[in-house]
Amino acid sequence: MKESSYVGPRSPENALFGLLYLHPDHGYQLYQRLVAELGEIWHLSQSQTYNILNRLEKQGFVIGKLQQQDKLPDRREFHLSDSGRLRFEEWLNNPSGCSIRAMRVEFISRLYFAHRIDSEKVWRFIDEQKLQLNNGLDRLGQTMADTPSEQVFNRMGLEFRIRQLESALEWLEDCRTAFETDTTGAIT
Amino acid sequence: MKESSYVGPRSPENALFGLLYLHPDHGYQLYQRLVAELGEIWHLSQSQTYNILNRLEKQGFVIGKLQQQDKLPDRREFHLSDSGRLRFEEWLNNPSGCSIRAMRVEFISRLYFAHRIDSEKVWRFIDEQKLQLNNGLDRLGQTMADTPSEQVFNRMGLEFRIRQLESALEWLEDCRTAFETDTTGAIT
DNA sequence: GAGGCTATACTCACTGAGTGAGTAAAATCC
DNA sequence: GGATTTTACTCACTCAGTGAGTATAGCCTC
Repeated sequence: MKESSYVGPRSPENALFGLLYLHPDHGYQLYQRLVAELGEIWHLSQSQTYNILNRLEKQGFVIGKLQQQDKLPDRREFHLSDSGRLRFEEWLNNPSGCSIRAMRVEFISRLYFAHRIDSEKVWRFIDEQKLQLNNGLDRLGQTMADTPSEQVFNRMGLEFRIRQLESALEWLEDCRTAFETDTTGAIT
Repeated sequence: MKESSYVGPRSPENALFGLLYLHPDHGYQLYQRLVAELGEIWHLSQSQTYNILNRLEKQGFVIGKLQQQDKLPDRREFHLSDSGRLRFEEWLNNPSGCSIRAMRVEFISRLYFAHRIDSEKVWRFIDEQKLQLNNGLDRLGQTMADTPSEQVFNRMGLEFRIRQLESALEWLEDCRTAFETDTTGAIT
């Protein structure tokens, strides 16, 4: 038996953590909420939702309680354990990676939860993410400079990433102003 | 025992298929080539390379032959089987998906192999990929139109993807002109 | 009121992605 | 001549994601 020092992407669990942070729920309903609220962002299947939930329970991040119902099937309501809540807050409060995928999926999710939990965080998240992207751009520029011109396609890949990150930065700007007009303007 | 009808992303195998298509090789060297040629595009580890190679052999897409060496460790040279070659050509000659990841990883790899195998294909690939992206944009626009304005964050995700795809389209244009000046200009 | 469909609620077995440690001998460097 | 690097590959693991299956209740239709 190994010690299991695996630290992978572990991304989709955070969506579930977040929804359970907002309020406890059972798998079926949780999946419905995920689709309704963040369905364009996370593309989980129902069975994957259950898979993750079961894993998180084994790992002690969520706790499930069986609820009997007279007519409908039994269900298990999950809520976050302390370690689960900690995990989520850790993920929530630290900037996402500077990949496009991280921006599209993780960052936007973090904005969603920030907006629901403590909307003041939104500004900090956006500004920190800008820094993150700028750092990423600097590193990519450096890598580009270190990549000899014979490696045409490696350079193409780098160029592509740089362009995409620049475009993401612009989007971040617009995102900020959108939130600004949203909060000064009207009903949230 | 199930029938195993799984069809997943199956992406990284195509990089290996391509390199083996160019010429047969053993795992160690293949990994070196991958890093040197497409290291900024595919981020495989050495062990993952071997993993995939072994799987592909079990599935009959590549064939390995043991080569004894007097001093250095034995190695196994792999070449594509007919089904492997078919698989690769299938992947190579059909447009990549219209996600950013597909553009960055799969499309650029396909350009790399096209450039090495039959450089005339490059033009077709670029033009077909433009179509692909435009179709994707249309679908996203439609989804956006179908997404009620309450779903703020779903809309944010869609908006982000649209912007990124538009930026990718611009890159495709520039990519085309870069290839044009490359071929009219000078030494390939 | 019988037959079919949809909603509720979840399980299970699988393939593939990706990690990280380990093995072992030759070559090379200091 | 001792330490490190290079060559060459294995193995056991965790997590991502799929797709089929289970079983009952409610609803709609003819």
